[in-house]
Amino acid sequence: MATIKDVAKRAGVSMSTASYALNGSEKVLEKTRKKVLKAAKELNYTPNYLARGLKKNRNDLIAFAVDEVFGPFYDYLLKGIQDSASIAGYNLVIFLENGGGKTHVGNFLKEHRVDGVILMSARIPESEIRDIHGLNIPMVLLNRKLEGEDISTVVIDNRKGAMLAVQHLFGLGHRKIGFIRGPDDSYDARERHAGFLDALQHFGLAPDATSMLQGDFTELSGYEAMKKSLERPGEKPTAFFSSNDEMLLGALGALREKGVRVPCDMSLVGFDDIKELKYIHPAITSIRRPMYELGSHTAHMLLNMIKRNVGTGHVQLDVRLVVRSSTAPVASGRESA
Amino acid sequence: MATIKDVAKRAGVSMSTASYALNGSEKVLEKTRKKVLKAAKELNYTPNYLARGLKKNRNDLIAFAVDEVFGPFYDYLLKGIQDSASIAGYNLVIFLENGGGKTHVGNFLKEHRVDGVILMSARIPESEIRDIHGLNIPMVLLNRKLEGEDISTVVIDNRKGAMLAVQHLFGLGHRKIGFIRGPDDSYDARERHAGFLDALQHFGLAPDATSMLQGDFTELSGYEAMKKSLERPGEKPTAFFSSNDEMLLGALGALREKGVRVPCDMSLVGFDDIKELKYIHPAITSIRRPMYELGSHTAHMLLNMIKRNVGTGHVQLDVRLVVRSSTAPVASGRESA
DNA sequence: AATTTTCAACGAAACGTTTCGATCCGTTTT
DNA sequence: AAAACGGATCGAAACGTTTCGTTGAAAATT
Repeated sequence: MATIKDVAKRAGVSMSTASYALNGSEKVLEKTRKKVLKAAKELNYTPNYLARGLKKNRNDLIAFAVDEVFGPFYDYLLKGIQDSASIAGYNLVIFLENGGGKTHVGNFLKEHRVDGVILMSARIPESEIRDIHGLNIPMVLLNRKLEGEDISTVVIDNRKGAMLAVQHLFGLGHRKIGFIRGPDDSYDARERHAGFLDALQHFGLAPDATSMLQGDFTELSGYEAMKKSLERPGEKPTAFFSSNDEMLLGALGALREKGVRVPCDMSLVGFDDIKELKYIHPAITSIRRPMYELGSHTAHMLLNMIKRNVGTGHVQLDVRLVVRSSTAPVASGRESA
Repeated sequence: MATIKDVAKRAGVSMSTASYALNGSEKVLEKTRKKVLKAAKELNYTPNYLARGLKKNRNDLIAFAVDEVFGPFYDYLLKGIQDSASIAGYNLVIFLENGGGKTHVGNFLKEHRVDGVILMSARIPESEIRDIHGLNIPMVLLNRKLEGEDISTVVIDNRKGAMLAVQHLFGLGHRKIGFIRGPDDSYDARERHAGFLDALQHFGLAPDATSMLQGDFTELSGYEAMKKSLERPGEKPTAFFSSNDEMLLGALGALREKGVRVPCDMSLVGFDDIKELKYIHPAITSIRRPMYELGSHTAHMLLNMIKRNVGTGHVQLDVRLVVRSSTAPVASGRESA
């Protein structure tokens, strides 16, 4: 590997001049620059980023931490981040956190001098986030929030999503609407839950404890929650809204087993609009999040913090309802007063 | 950030002794090591990998290049790689290649001194692979091969997959079996095609040009190929084998539109066993690849090359048939002689 | 013509490590 | 008791950059 020393020698200048020339400083004569650039090309020179990083104390590297279970369609989010980062000349290091003890990303940040970090993983404990924040590395939280610290965040409007879902069901005549909750350690889950309760209140509906199911965002948990619910006596809701799509798929399985027909006996609305939904019969109505934009907004915000020293900020992106065939007007005669 | 100099000063030793102590060299007295470690802990010292990398000319970094369209279930593959890498103390830098001009990974490799690289992206042109190989960085090709160069590869047994699919259909009585080809620039697609032809021959079946459809691995291409095929006159196959699942899903859509019932009128076998398959009605029979193992084998091979200087090697992993409800015995009366 | 100014190019220090020899001191050998 | 040895510690160079302060020569000013 050719070093800048070799380039300088070949061009007949000093190392420092070579460095200035290569970095486009105006201090150097155009003629000299040409010479240096020519020599660099001939030697196939590429700067050693380790050395440069050591000197300049930056790395052109952005870290991105996500949960190991990365899920179907986060591709777009990743692409949104990567596109923005790479246009700005930054590389992306991705960490899949498995939630066991200490985090990969934390270690990396301490050892390598990374220029910025995006945390999305719900598995990174708050204490670790505070630690990382203490390293003074520009940081954006994606799909999470952390009280009491001045950290940039990018989230989607989970509450509005819940509102849209309930509104849609209400418009179809549903008055008894059940909910499948996600795990409380997830920011998304908490917001969607709160949004659901708000929406009920807004439409003058009473929350009903027996039709609040608890899951953990996995398909299995949705299946089991719904199964147990169906086995309990008492009047059933005419519709369910689920905090995410995976649980809804599980619930759908349980409904099928019991012979409950969707959408005639039961309407269903999910959240996330994962890809699978349209292959299912019936295709599932869900709340769609703008994944690519989520990624690119996040990266932009981070890059502004890194390059232009912009302070912390908060972005909330909109969601929309995608209506498919898992929702229908409530069956006449079953509608509550 | 505390440096090793600070640690040395606090421990009352020289920098070199501190370095030896921290790196577990036997040259240093146990008592001294204790002192140094204590000082390091008190100062919350972490080594600067840029400086270390500069000196030792390594980085503890592995690059992984994949296609931007990363697809549903490559999660497991990624996890396989990441697990192995992180156990060995390496970090993973992931590049999503978008196929436009020069590659992200190529640039990164030249600038940062990465210890090893895994290339999976089908979008990296062969010339670029040769370039990268020329950098003398340990390298493994995943799901690709490159003739004429001594490069390690990890692939799955695509031909066997095709054979299993045909064997299954043959066993159900199918004698006229169609094929949906993938794009010829994909190694997987070429192998599966070759495997399909081999299998036909093995069972004494004649390939039939009119039932060989061409797609490009996308769902849309499968839809269009099948649609066109159905509009052509002539006897139809009783079964189709598709080079990947996405195209099969598209084809299924076309069949539905024309009222062809699966599996009674037409049996279908896909390849990859993507997650969506089990949500579809009918659930699709497919060839499953061991994704996690694919990832972990690849990482292990690379790490052996890096750490133990092991030479190039080639691994081929097995596949298996997952039978679901898209395949059925050929309808009596329709079976060809 | 002598002095100052300008500006391209240079030399050397610095970033934080690792590591090769050198040094020092206590122990063994003669 | 002197010499040789061994082992722990140290000093300094090196990795490949960037960048500050300096140099030297040409250009501008007097």
